[in-house]
Amino acid sequence: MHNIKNIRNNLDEFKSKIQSRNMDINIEEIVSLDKENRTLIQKKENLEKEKKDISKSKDKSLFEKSKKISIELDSLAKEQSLIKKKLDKILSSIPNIPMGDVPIGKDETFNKEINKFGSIPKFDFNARSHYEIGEKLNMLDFNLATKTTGSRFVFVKDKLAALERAISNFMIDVHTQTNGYKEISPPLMASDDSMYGTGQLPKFENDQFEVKLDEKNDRKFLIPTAEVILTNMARDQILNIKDLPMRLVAATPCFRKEAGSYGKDTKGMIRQHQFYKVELVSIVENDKCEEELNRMTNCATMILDKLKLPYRKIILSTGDMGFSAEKTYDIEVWLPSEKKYREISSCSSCGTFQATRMKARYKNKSNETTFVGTLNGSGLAVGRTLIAILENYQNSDGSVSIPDVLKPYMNNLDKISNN
RNA sequence: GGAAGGAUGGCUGAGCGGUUGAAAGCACCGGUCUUGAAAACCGGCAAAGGGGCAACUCUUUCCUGGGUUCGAAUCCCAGUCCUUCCGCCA
Repeated sequence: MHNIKNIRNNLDEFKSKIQSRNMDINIEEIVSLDKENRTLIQKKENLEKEKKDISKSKDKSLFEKSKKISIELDSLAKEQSLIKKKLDKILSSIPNIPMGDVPIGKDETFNKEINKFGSIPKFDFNARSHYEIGEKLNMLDFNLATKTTGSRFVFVKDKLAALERAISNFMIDVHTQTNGYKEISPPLMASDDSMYGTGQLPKFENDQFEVKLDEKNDRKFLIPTAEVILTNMARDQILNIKDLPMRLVAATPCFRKEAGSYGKDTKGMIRQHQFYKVELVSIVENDKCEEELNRMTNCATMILDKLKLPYRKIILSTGDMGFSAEKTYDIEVWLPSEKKYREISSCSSCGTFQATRMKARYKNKSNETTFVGTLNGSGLAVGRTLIAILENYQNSDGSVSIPDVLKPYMNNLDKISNN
């Protein structure tokens, strides 16, 4: 959510920054709504003052007048709130302003690679895809999921299910024991307000799974990422500066409709309606976002380093960033079957954008109440990590070796094979 | 699902029709004292919004939404959430 005052003072700059995000805004409408709103507020406040004075005076001769003012005030207040709602609706649909060093471009082709790490494995046989490997092992079953549930779901079975769990536990342990995150096991559903706070609503309602709790209008949403629920822990709060930074980690299932991605990644478990993800969230002093983003990105890549998986780090362009982000680094892991890098983590700073929406504040060094900075990143997507391990650690006989750091989590098993 | 109680500032907690934006304590910030710290003492300290270059000033807000009244944190109605007891249950 943008502060209308800031927009007012930097009209042209605001407009061009938003345009760089593939969005054309009607700045004139915003300006005129804002002006109208303020005029009405002034009128309203004058009447309120008059009314207040009368009631303070306790002068009975003025009581009739006060009644009349109430009536006038009533319609004025309705008019003003209507205008304000209209303005808020527009403002809440405008994405965050990118930071200065974010590459400008309309889509992902403008993303910039920053660097590559790890060595790409060389196979003396044709590298199989994760779903070929998994199905051959009888440990990934897409057909069964189609039967019980539908497309874009999967059964993970046997040793692969254990591996999935091991990955999750390993990541959580690294983040809690060496990276200073506090583990949270949160609700997997979020309220309207929470979804609005992190930016999923109102604009992206179609991507969310809605859950009806009763016949009335009480609804919840399955979380598309733990970011929603972890970040909203700070909603409607004024935090003490001593409590910052707040670093949280959770391993949760995530649910996404993936509307608009028909035909994309239909094979395999790259893109599912449900997947596990280990999520990192930081709530920080708002001038420490950039520093924290770098730290968080390193926490994510640390996992890939430990798993010895090859990856690269890229910075997303203005056109490819998420709605709430001001700067995003994606971490992409190498997939031998596709011979390319695929996203396995996305770390974003949202600045004060989400905090403004959810009124998450703290008292800064000068004792002023101000919005916190919020950041979120995957550390990492568990399903895709599983994929990366299957493909990068595959052997010619169809078995899959287990990365050293995961062996303690797998009863010291060396590799997963058919027998 | 039945029965009762509750929701007030960052926190605890008074107020229960009229300068109450709200006592008190804690926390926090500034100062005195101290070699330094603590303690003690003094002072400050809600948020959002409007107007003003500024000093400053005005409005709104005591869970939410209605209502009564010249005037509501305080009275009435509806809703949400929480706590305790009973029932049911992973």
